[in-house]
Amino acid sequence: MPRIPRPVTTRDVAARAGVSQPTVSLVLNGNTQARVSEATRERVLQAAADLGYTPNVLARGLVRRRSYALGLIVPDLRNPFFTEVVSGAERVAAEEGYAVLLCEAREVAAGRHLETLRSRQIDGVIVDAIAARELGDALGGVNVVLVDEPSDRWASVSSDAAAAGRLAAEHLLGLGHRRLAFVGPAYDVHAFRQRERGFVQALRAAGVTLDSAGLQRAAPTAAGGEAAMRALLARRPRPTAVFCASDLLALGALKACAAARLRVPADVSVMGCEDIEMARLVTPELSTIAVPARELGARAARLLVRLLEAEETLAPGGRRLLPVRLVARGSTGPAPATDA
Amino acid sequence: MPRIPRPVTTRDVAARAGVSQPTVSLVLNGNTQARVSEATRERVLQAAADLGYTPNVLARGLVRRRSYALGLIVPDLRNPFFTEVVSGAERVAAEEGYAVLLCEAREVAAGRHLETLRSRQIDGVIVDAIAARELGDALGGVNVVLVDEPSDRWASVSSDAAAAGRLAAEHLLGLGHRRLAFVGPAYDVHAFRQRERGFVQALRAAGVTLDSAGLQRAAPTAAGGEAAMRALLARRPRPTAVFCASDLLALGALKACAAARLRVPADVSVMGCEDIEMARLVTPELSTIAVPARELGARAARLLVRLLEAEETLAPGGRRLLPVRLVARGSTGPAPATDA
DNA sequence: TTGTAAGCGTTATCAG
DNA sequence: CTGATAACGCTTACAA
Repeated sequence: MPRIPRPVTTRDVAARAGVSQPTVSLVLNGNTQARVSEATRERVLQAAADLGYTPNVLARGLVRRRSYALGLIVPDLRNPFFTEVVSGAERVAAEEGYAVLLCEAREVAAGRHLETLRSRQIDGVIVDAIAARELGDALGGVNVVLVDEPSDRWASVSSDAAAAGRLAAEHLLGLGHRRLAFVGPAYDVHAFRQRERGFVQALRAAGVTLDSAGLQRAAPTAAGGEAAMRALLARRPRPTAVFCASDLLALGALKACAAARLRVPADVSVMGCEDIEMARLVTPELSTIAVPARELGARAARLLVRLLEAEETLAPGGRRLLPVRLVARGSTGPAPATDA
Repeated sequence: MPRIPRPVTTRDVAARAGVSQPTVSLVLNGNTQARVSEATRERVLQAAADLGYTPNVLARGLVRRRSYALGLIVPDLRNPFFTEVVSGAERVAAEEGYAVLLCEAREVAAGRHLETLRSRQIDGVIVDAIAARELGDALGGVNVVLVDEPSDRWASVSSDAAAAGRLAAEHLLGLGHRRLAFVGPAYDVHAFRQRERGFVQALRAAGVTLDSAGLQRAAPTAAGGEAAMRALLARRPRPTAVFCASDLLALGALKACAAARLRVPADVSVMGCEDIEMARLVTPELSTIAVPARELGARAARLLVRLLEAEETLAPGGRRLLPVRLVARGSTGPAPATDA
């Protein structure tokens, strides 16, 4: 591995082109178009190419007071939903010339991450709902876009979580189910609350009620979903259909069904929410409500960048909600004719 | 959202503490211990606390010629294996005071990413095997640690891929299988080649051979695995066990079996490699070879940081290979007694 | 023990 | 049109 040489600077380029250093800067930024003669322009560009000049974005950032870097705080990369958000945000950021500083608030606290992001002069930060909750007021003094967590203090990008719940309810009701249950994560974040509310309200509108035992809270993992489903399956009469507020929970629920030797969907229907890739990899394939995770990330980044460039301060709250849609697959079917 | 105020600098702190600006720097870095009196030290720290001083890492980087940032280039975040690598690397980096600039080389080319990383003066970069292949010589002039791609030019951290193949072979042979097949991604990267070689060699040692039709190449996705498995299932006699070089491929293979109404493992055994979380979420659970992805990422980051701090240049090639281990679950079973 | 001076690689504001 | 000159916020000699 070769020792790293001192990088070439605008000064080096200037020397080779026989111009002053600031002139190089002018040419290379090309911002004020015709301010430099074609001849020197050529010479500078040639010199830069010869030397293999690479601009030092950090130095630029120091004087411009902009780092052209975005922070991205997510609670847990193991959840494919967040991964998609990250992917979407990263793509847009890269296209717009921003770097993404990734922070996973799993083993290192979100607050500490925010601190290091601050010290790196990030221009703004994209924060997931769960991390946002943990951070609270600590977000002051940064440009923030929240994902799936509307707020009256900060800008945000959200999906139509209530519609997700409603669509799930309508799908299951349409299949003739009347004994329903819900499994949600034990997190108090907006998207999950809304998925639950949308579901419950749509049921109520159809004259179906959920008692408290039909509303299970679980750890936001497959294992959590499995445990919650086990509890539901122990009930008599057992529910004929279950809506899980996330696909990970639903996948766990499917496992619980398999363990209990119940056929899906013949004995129980199971629905998820999010439509992560994994939903199509299980058998039967998981019926779910598609939430545009990657698009959420992309929009969050776009919103942040756009307002950063406009030098506006970000207006808090509610842009348009991104639509969700029903994806009916194999894990839901008609309610069983006979009772359990 | 409040307008962002000008951040407080060492100069501000100095003014408030009634000392010179460099003194503040000395105190706050605490590098040369006793060079500053306890009294002023106190005053400075107090002033910094009062003002809520946050150091500007970028400015520090400019003079130290170090950005304390690492680049991380992965081919595709949708693959949970890479996500784990990212997670591990990010954790270690954060603990060591380094930021991670995440780059996904899916829609933006790896080369472009490397260019922007360069312009941000990253101290080093962690590159996955697939991205490394795409980059090739472009990696010159940066400190590099490759993941799962041994190289005589750059440092690397790898798992014992040959052992993975061997363990898979031994497991399946031990279950009595003699008609075996292999599905690998159509990538020419070291880890996958080795998984294949280890597998084939262990079979050969047991007197079992694979003809070319028993060696399928596929896109490195679940869909690819599904297609490859379909092809294998069309053969007569059909293989009784299939080893897929990645779990994603294996999950696709399971789908193909389900579609063909074959029972796993009664009719066919399927094995994966990597042990991503999803492997436990399908029914039957996927037998696989566990590869410590998170540990790979963590070690890559640790290696990079350690050598960066030692200001050594990174020695190329082979550190110890991280061990892999067999995880026998439900998707593999005894070879069927009757032939297909 | 502390302050002064210089410089990291840029950009921005001026005169020439 | 171009070249000095002064920042940006910090670290690191060196001088006081």
